[in-house]
Order: sequence, then C-alpha cells, then structure tokens
Amino acid sequence: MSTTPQAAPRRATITDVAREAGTGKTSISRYLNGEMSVLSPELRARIEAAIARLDYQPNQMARGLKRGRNRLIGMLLADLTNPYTVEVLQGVEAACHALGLMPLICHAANEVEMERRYLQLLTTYRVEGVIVNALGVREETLRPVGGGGIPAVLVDRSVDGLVTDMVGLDNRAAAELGTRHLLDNGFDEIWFVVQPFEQVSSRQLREAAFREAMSAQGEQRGKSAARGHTLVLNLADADEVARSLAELDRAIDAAAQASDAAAATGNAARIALFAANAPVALCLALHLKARYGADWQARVALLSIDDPDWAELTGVTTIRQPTYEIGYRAVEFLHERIEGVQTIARDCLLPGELIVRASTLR
Amino acid sequence: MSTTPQAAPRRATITDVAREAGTGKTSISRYLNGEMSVLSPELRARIEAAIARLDYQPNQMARGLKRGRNRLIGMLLADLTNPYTVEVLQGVEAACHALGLMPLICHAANEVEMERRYLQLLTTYRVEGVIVNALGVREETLRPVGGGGIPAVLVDRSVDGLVTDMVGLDNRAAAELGTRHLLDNGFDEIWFVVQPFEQVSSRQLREAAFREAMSAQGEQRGKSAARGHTLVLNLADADEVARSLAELDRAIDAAAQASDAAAATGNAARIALFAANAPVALCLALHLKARYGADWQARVALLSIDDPDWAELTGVTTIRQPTYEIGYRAVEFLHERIEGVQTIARDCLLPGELIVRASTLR
DNA sequence: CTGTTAGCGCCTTCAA
DNA sequence: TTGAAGGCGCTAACAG
Repeated sequence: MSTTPQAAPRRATITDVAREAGTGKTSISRYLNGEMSVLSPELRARIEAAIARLDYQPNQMARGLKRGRNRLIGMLLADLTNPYTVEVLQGVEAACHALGLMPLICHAANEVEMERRYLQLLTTYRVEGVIVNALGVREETLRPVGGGGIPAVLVDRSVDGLVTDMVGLDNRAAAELGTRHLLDNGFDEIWFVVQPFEQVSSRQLREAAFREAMSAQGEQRGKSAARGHTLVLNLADADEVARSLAELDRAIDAAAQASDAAAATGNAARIALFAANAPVALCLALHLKARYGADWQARVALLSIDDPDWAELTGVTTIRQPTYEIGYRAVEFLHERIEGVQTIARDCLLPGELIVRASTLR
Repeated sequence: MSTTPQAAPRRATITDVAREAGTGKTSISRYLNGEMSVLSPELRARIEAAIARLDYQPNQMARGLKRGRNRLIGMLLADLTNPYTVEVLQGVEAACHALGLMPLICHAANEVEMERRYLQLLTTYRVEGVIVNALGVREETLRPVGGGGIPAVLVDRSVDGLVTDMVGLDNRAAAELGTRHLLDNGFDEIWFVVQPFEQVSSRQLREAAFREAMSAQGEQRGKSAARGHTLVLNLADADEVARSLAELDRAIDAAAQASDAAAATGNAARIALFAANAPVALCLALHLKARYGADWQARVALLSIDDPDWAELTGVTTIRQPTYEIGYRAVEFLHERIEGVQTIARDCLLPGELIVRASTLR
C-alpha cells in the first residue's frame, strides 16, 4: 500500500542531548570523542540513555567546521565507462572505509570543462584531499590541486608540471611483457593500438616501451625480425575510428595473402594486435567480429592491457592491472599526506600480470 | 623532478574578504547569494576584486550548517561489480550535476552490515536524501530512511514495508518479452536462471513472470508445450554454483540425447537459458565455454536481462535496461521530495528493450 | 570530574 | 544601500 512519505522531523542536536541528560554540552562532546576517562560512570550512563532515547547522531558538518577537517576526500574520475575506473573505485571505496574517510565521487565523463568544475566544487566542500584520474591535458586545469593547494594523488597517469604522489601500473614493464610474449610466440607483425597519447602519460609510456621492445628483439630471434606498427584509435571520433580500422583491415588482408603465399613453404605470416587498454580492445574485437565473423580469432591474435570480464569468455590474452590495489594505495598515500607526511612526491608503480589465453597461442 | 608537495595554506574566509574589500561580512554574503540589487555597483566591484585577489571560495559546509541544507545526497550501491550498477551511477551523476546536487557514493559490496553502517554514516553527514540500490533483505536495515527519516528513492528493487518512491525496470514485461521471444523461436525447454530471489523483489517478479508466460504459452503454439524450469544460482557460494551448474549440465546432456534421437524425425529438441541478469549470464557463459568449448552456443541458447558489453561480442541476445535513465529519474524523484513534494509514493517502471542476436536464432 | 565560554564560516534578522 | 549582532551544531580552552 502506498501512503505519503513524510518530511523528516528535525534531528536532535547536542544541546537536546545535554538537556535530556541533564548536563552540559561539553560532557556530551567528551562522550562522543571517547574521552571516557573523564566521565563518571553515572553521567556516562545518563548520556548513553539520552542519546539512545533521542536517536542522536552527531552532525559531521558541524564537527568538520569546528575542527577544520571533515574526513571528506574527492575522487575525480575521467571515465566511468572504462572498467579500469570502476575497479580502481572499489579499491578506493574499501580503503576509505578502512581509514574513516568518505569519498565524494565526481565523473568528468571525458570532458575537460567538467573536470575543472568538479575540482572547484570539491574545493568548495573543503575536501581534505583528492584522488585524480585526470583526463590528462595540461596542468592548468588541475591548478587548485597539489603544490600549494589540496593534497592530491594521481592515478594511472601523471600530469606534466604537477608535483604529487602518483600510483599506477608499471607501464614500461607491462608493455614490454606483452610485446615479448607476442614475439616469443612467433608473430611476425604486431600492431600496437592506442588512443591518442600525446596528452596521457600512461599511453605514452606503453607505446614507447612497445617500440623499444620491438627494436630490442633482434638478438633473441633466429628468424627475421618482426615488424611493429603503432595505430592510433581515437574512440571519441567515429570517423577517425573507421579510418584507423580500415588501415588495420588492409594490413590484415595483406598478411593473409602473404601467409597464403608462404604457406607452401610452411612459413605463414602471423599478425597480432596489442591493445593499449580495454576500451581499445573491445572496439577492435567488435570490429573484427563484424568483419570476419565469430571465427575472427583464427585470423588475428589479440592481446590487451586490462583484463575485462569478456576476456576470459573470448579467450583473449591480457595483462591484468592490480586495479583494486591501485585504488587502495592511492587512498593510503593521500591519507598520509592529509596526516601531514612531508616526503618528496612518490611514484608507486605496480606490476601487471600476464594472463595467457588461447588468442595468442597456436 | 620531484620536490616536496607542501601543505595548503589556510583558505580565505568571508571575513578575510570583507576586510580586503573594506566592508562588512553581510555585503559579501549578499554578493555570494546574488542579491545584486541591494549592492552599489561600486561596492560590488570592490567585492569582486577582493574575491579574485584572495581566490576566495565560500565554504559549503558552513553554508550548509547555517541553512540546514548542504546539497549532498547519498547513493548506496549494493554491488559495483555489476555493470548495471555502474550504468545507473552514470545517470545519477549526470542528474546530480544538472540539479546542483553532490552525490556521496557508498559501496556495500554485498554486505548487509556495510549497508547499515553506510546508511548511518550518510545520516551523520546530513545528506538531504538517499538513493538506495538495496541489498534487499528486510526493512530493518533501512530504518533511518523513508517514512519518518530522510527522503529516499529505491532503485531496481523495492523493500517490503518501506514506503518510498522507486524506479526500475518493468520486470514483468521484460521477463515476459524474453520468454515469448524464446517460445516464438521454437525452444522446447527453457531454464530461467536467477540468483536467490526470496529477498529481492526484482528477481521475484522476473521469475514469476517467466513462469506465468510459460503457462500462458499453450494457445499460441501448434506443437506440444515447451517445458520451463527455474534454477537458482547463488553466486556468493562457489559450491552451490557448482551444484546448480551440474544440474544444468545434466539437463543439457539429456536434451542433446533426445535431440539426437529425434534428429531422424527432423524434430530436434532445443534448449535455452534465460539469465535473470548479467552476472548470472556471465557465470553461465563461462561455464558453458569451459565445458563445451568456444562453440558452446551451438548447443545452448542464452538470453539475458541486462546488456553487458560482451553480449554484442559473443552474440548473446539480451533485454537492455534503460539504466542511465533509471539513475537519472531516481535523482529527479529525490530532488522533488527534497523540495518538499508530498504525493503518495510513486513507482516508475521503465521498459526493457529486446536486442536479438545470433544466440537465440537458428 | 564538570560546566562556561568563545568561536569555526556563514546567513539572517534588525537597525541605521 | 549597508553593517552589527546572533546563532546553526559542535569543539576546545579555561576555570571551578
């Protein structure tokens, strides 16, 4: 049955409790702050009873105003659409809970302007610190943070000119690990596919490490060196995506022809795609499936940084990031800063884990 | 180069601005609240300048304390692991932004105790309302909310005894839509697979609607009626999952045998799985893939409520929920309540959309 | 051990 | 048009 939800009656305040318990506000405050040693058992009992009777709950805002700290931290997210973000968020949540912090979540939805506005808003709520999964771009936007402003820790990527703690994947090692895996499995042609990376440090590092690993391959391999390419996939622009995918298609077709030709000599060319993160991998997989059918993996191998749930289902090899831990550590770092720790800015690089699946094995 | 991030200097207060502008706090306050008509252009200019010089930002907490409203709302999430939750969250985020609200996100991670604690915590921050994607369970936990407490709106599921607005999928229609689709495509045996549903209204409704649709099938079909089964999959307990899946396996094998036998008569039995939500569907898909290999869809059809990103990739038919809108509407409802709207508790049931893919077609 | 007092940063009468 | 004073709910000296 539906009845009318009613407006909440005014909540009890510390004054109410004091009156109810027949004492002063100070004693109530002491009780709330656990200073039991300075409260007679008798008074204490009265207070307890009064609190229970009034269902009293101290007002965090008022406490915060007085103490100058409200246990609020901001969490600025670039893109909730990315499973990476959600996983990090879980770590953040857990750590906050453990440390008695309360996260204010803001989703910039890939818009720089939003990022700026939210940062300002957070500042207005006097959060004690912020964890920022920045859009990248320039320091400009993040002015209120780090350095002279609120303590901050960056997640996944660093921002030029911003001196703060940062925690994320060891991108160099991860990209190298993936490239090596592909090389070791005899692929002749490897395409590293990544979103525009001028602005985003983690993408830059991954791409650079990929190229280096390709250059360094020579020694290990008996046969001729595998070719490496970098393809930029701008997921924000459907036309650009289409163009990039077309380029990829041509390469795949060419490899297939070469492969057919070489098949006679038992030396078929093999092509692999190395996706810089899950959104890219998903885009690639969807395209390949549309183009080559359910059996697309027989034609192209796919390896991805990030380990979305569909990877296991489709047998795609991945490099899993310790996302939960990244979020957790970020909060720990921030907490230390809030407590006044004064070390130099720290970088915490966590290793990725290669999860080999059918896709990259033959 | 790493230097030491420094502690933030104290932020300017309204008093600082007043002094800097050579006026009283009252005028500053008026300026902040847009009461421009009562400020001489001259004073106004001075204030503007002072604010800029001091980089002043009003303290929301203090304003909140005074006004009795802080524009904060709580968002209680049962399970961030479920893509549904994240999608709803995006709608919530967007609506909050549009309405000038700030969401405090809390993740109960499927633990009732957490749900209780967070609700209490939110109350302590004096949020003006809460949006609850409840774990289900009983009203007990949600006491501080609805009725006499903070305005609340429920998402996805309602809770017995709690009188509040609620917004979610039209479960009955969705389950019926799915069942009909399966029936229309000639499946002889349909298993509805769902997590324990005694406590969760949405699951209950889906299951009930499935059974009803199965009962009501007779008239439409020329051939003998398809059989319907309900299988409970308790994802929280690995052993139970194993048992349930084993039961399913037996059914699938039996159907296969019958199918072989009937093949001669050109009348093979066909079996379909109807997953009540994405987590269930994922569990099923992973299991089937492990058991029957990449080609598992040739043996069993899968239909799922929820449309995770891997559905398109694997060709699984789904019923997509308008998740973003659900989140958005929830905030709108809540906002109305906060503004004092006093109607009876409303239910907003949004329709799901059937997305037919290869899985359920032959 | 306990209560009184003075603010935290802001808004809101009420006078000027 | 402007400002002074009081108070939101709480904490932190400072007395008693």
